[in-house]
This record gives sequence, C-alpha cells and structure tokens, in this order.
Amino acid sequence: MKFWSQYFIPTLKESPADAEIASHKLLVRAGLVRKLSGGLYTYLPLGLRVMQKLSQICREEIERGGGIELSMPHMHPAENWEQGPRWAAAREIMFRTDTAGAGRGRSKEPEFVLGPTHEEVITPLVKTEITSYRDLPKNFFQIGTKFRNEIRPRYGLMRAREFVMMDAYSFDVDDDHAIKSYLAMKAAYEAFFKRIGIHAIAVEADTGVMGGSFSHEFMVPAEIGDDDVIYNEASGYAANREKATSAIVPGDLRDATPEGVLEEFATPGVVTIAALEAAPYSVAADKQFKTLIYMGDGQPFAVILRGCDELEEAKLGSLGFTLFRPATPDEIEPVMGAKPGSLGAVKGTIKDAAALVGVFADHAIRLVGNGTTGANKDGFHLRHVNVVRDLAITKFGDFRRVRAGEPDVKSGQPLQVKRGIEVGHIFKLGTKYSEKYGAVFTDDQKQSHPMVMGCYGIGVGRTLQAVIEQCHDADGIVWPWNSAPFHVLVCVLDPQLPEAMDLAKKLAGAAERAGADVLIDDRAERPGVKFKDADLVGVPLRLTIGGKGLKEGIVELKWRTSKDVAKVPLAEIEARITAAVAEAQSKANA
RNA sequence: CGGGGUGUAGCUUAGCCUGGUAGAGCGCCUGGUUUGGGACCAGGAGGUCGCAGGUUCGAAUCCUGUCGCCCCGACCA
Repeated sequence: MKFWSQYFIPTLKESPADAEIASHKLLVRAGLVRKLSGGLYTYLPLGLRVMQKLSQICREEIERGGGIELSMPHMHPAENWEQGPRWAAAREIMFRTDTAGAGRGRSKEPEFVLGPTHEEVITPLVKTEITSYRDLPKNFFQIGTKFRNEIRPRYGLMRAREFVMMDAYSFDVDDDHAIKSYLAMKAAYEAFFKRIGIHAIAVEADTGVMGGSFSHEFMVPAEIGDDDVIYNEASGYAANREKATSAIVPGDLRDATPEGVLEEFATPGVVTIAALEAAPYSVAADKQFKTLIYMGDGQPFAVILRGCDELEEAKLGSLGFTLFRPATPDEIEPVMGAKPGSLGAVKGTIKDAAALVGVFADHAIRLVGNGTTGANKDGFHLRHVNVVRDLAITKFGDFRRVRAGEPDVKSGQPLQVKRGIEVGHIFKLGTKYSEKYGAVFTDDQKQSHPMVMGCYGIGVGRTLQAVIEQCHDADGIVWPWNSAPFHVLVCVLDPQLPEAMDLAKKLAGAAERAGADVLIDDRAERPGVKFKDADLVGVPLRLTIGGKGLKEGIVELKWRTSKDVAKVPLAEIEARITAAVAEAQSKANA
C-alpha cells in the first residue's frame, strides 16, 4: 500500500495550455506524465505504474501466444540498416548520430541510429543462431523504448519521439506456419486489449514501409483518432483508409463497345476537373479521366482515375517502388508534352511514352466509358475516349480513395467511416528481411529456405492514452480494473484521528489480501479536494472513512463508475471489500 | 517541410492595437478561522515579459532575426 502524502501525485486543477484532447489533458492533470520537450515525456509514479501494468499484461498474453522475451539494444550500427531493405525509406524517421568521421581521437566513428523497430537487429541474430528447421518456429519479443523522429509529435503520448513499444518477430518454415504464428499473435492482441479493458478492433491495413503480404491494425475508436476506419457493422468488414476498397465496380462489368470517334477540342485555360465540368464544356467529373504523374524510384509513371475520384497514395505501394512521390511540372512536361491539367494517357498523344515505366489505371475508370481526358497539349482535351480502345494501360489496380456510402465488398451494404487510434499493428512479412539478411534454415530434405517472418507491434504509451480517451468522464479518468494504477483508494477524511488511520490500514490490508493495489489518501486536505482528486485520478473503488461515519460505525464504498454510495457497517466492511475486489477481478478477466 | 498561431511567476492568463511604475486567479510560505465535493481572512515570497539585435529620451508593447511550443497537412506504435 502507498500513502498519498508520502507518494508523488501532482494533480492540476487546470489543463496545460498545450494539451488539446481529453486524454492528453487528463494524463497531465492526473499527474501521470510531464513533458520534457515535444514528444518526450517523463512518466511520473502513477503513469509508470500504468505503463508497468499494461506491459505486464502484454507480456503475459504475448507469451501465451508463443512469444519469447529478450531485449535488444536501442542503438544500432547504421550498417545493419544499410544492409536491410528499407534503409532509404526509414532513415528519414530515425535519429542518427552525426559523429561519423568526426574523430574524437579516432579517424572514423561508425554511424549509429536509434531504433524505431528491430527487424534489422533480430534478423541477423536469428540468421547466425538458427539454421535448422528443428529450431523453428520462434517468436521473439521485447518491451522497450523506441525512437522515431516524428515530423510532428502531438497529443501527448499519442505520437511521441520516444515511446514504449512491444515488438515481436516470428520466424517460420513456410507460409502456412507463418500464418499460424500471425493468427496466434492476432489472438494474443485481442486478449490483451480485452484484459486491459478497452474496445479495439482489428482492421485490414496497408503494409506501408514495412513491406509484407498482409496486415491488420488494431484500432481504438475515438473521435480524435488520426486514422479512418472504413467498415460495415453487419458484414464485419473493417479496413483502414489506405487499404479500404469497395464494390463500386461490379464484378461482371462488361466494357462498353467504343462509341464515337476520338476528337480533340480546345479548352483554353482549363486545368482542373471542376473547370471542365462547368459550362461551356459540361463534362461530368465521372466522365473524365484524371491522369497523375508520379516518380517511382526516379522514373515517371502515370496513374489514371475517374475525375470524381481521389488517389489513395498509399495504394501505390502495391506497385513495388521503394520510394515514390508526385512528379514536378518540370519532370512532367518533357515526358507528357504538356503541363498538369492537360494530361492524358491516350495512345499516341504522349510525347515520350517510352519514358513512362507504367500506366496504372484504377478499376473504376472502366465505368467511365466514353470519356474526356487531356490531350497532352496545353489548352486541349480529347473526347470520346474509350478505355479499351484508346488507353495504353500497363495494369489495372485499386488506387482510389473509398468514400462512405459505397457498397461493401462483402455484403454490398453501404460502408461507414469512423475515426480511430492505431494502438497495434501486425504484419505478415514474408521473406523480405530473411532473404536480405540471409536468414535461412535447412529442412529435412537438406534444402535451404529463407525463413518466413512476421512482425508485430503494440504502442504501450499510446495504448495507455487510448484507455484514458475511451474511459473518462467530465470529472476525470475512469480506469478499467486491470489498467488502473491502483484498484482501491482509501480516502481518510480525518487522517489526524488515529482510529481513522488504523481503520484505513486495516481495510487496505484486507483489500491487498484480496489482490488489490491500494492507495491511502492520508493528506491533510479538505474533503472536497480529496474527492475531486479521487475522481480525477480515477481509481476504480473508493472507500471513504470520515469522522461522522466512524461515529455511526460505517465506511462508505463507492465505484468510480457509479454515483451510488454504499454505507457499510464496520462489522461487514472487510468482507464487502474482499467480495468487491473478487467481483471486479472476475469481471475484468472474464 | 508547407500553412496558421503562440511565447508574460510553478500552472492558467490580462496587458500589446494606441510605447511611459508588469497585473489577476490557481498553486506555494506564515498566522488565524474552517472542515463530507476544488474554503475564508490577513500577511508574504516568486517575473532577465523566450532569446539576440534594432527604432526610441523610454520597449512586454513597434521592427528584424532566431529558438521553443501548439494547431492543420504528409508519416507512424
């Protein structure tokens, strides 16, 4: 048991000016963290306790899912990363030492990076230590500090430069086994989020810079989340914005027979979809082809969408480029023959078609039929453009951004959108890293194969904040039992009375024997202050010992989730505490 | 990195437009009265007004630069 007067819980009446969202304000007001600098936080005792609780539950569930705990350095030689597949993409977000070549008495210092995740460390380790199928599968995990040079840290622990993450890496002999490991981790995640008392949903996700074949994000629905979840309640479909697709193009769509003769017409000054929609042209946006030029690893490629659709840039990741970005007008003109606004992909109109490494079309352009697009001549467009007849398409794909209301691919029912906080992510990586680092094993036929990997992350600090975001009211935090820094708060209104303190210690002891963590508020504060702090800090079960109650022979018992106060006779109080703790535990672990 | 905002006591802030003794609330210290939902009275400590230049007789206030922080965008656990 801890005594508030001896402990350190600096609560604040007012929210700090730099906190915007409820969970961030409460994190600071309830005395869980203090900011050192943008994206860097000190965990105060209470915050640390919650981090430790979450970490421990996470550890238990990951172990249950097959994980073996170890701990890797936070600082890595840049060399490890240079040998890996994502150095170019990842170096942007890493903190790096700038001592390379600087000396300090030596002719050359190696460059170091602070690890944002550890594929680049675990894979070489496994390469040297595991060589036989007999030693597989293995799933290694750690819980520790990660570093990311976030362009814009924000929302307290939600997006920090230094943060605590559980990261796990699975190694299997083949795809089937890798999928088993993946599903075991998915189940472990679900168990973890359930135990800590928050609602998190698994949604299909893009693999992003991690690479890999498929992936789920674990999202906590919240207004302030920075990701959109596209979902349909009834069908169970759920995907993040980057991955989400819809059944907007019917599976049995037959491309229309080409209509009309391709024809150029003058459109002076028209460089936007909207301008072409307006009189005198009056071409509806869904009858236009939008042509975008991107640079993929230094080479230009085109993406064609309907005029009414938006590009979902992350979906370009499926094209296999390591790095891509929108091309600049200077890069576009020599290739296409015109500036942005007059571009098109009609055969024969592209100035240097050979320079394009691909023309990638969104499936939905097949709905356009007889459409209009740029003529690759400034001030001119083409009409009666037909997909099959006129466009030289390298590959069709899903590149458009899904909108709410479009039909779900599973059920055809309208999709909905809500915001969420990404608290965890699981990837089936495949052999991307194992091939690169030579992490191979020998099978029972003496054949050598790359290990099939998966990687898994849970942002512990972010999860802590997501718990607060999901579990609070106007008065403060309302901790779920298993996440709470303390389970029971014994509020002693008259700590100067020895009999009050004696009783408090006795009750605290009873609660501890029942398995609860107990905090005794023995401060010489007025009752109002104590009650306000109790609500702010959000301990699930509050026992109040007051001078008046003592005379009546009762102790008050109150749950943070309810306004009801039970006046319990002293003779019964210990049994009631034991029962209450047992009940809360069984509910939380059901 | 682009756009917007902001920096005054430990915290929340007024003052800045229109230059002239830096103010309040919370918190803190002392004493007293209080004591079941953030008490009251009296007294007190605490501020190079982010930093550096400049304009001016005089700068928190005007100008320039710079740094930090916050918000919106791209990225992510």
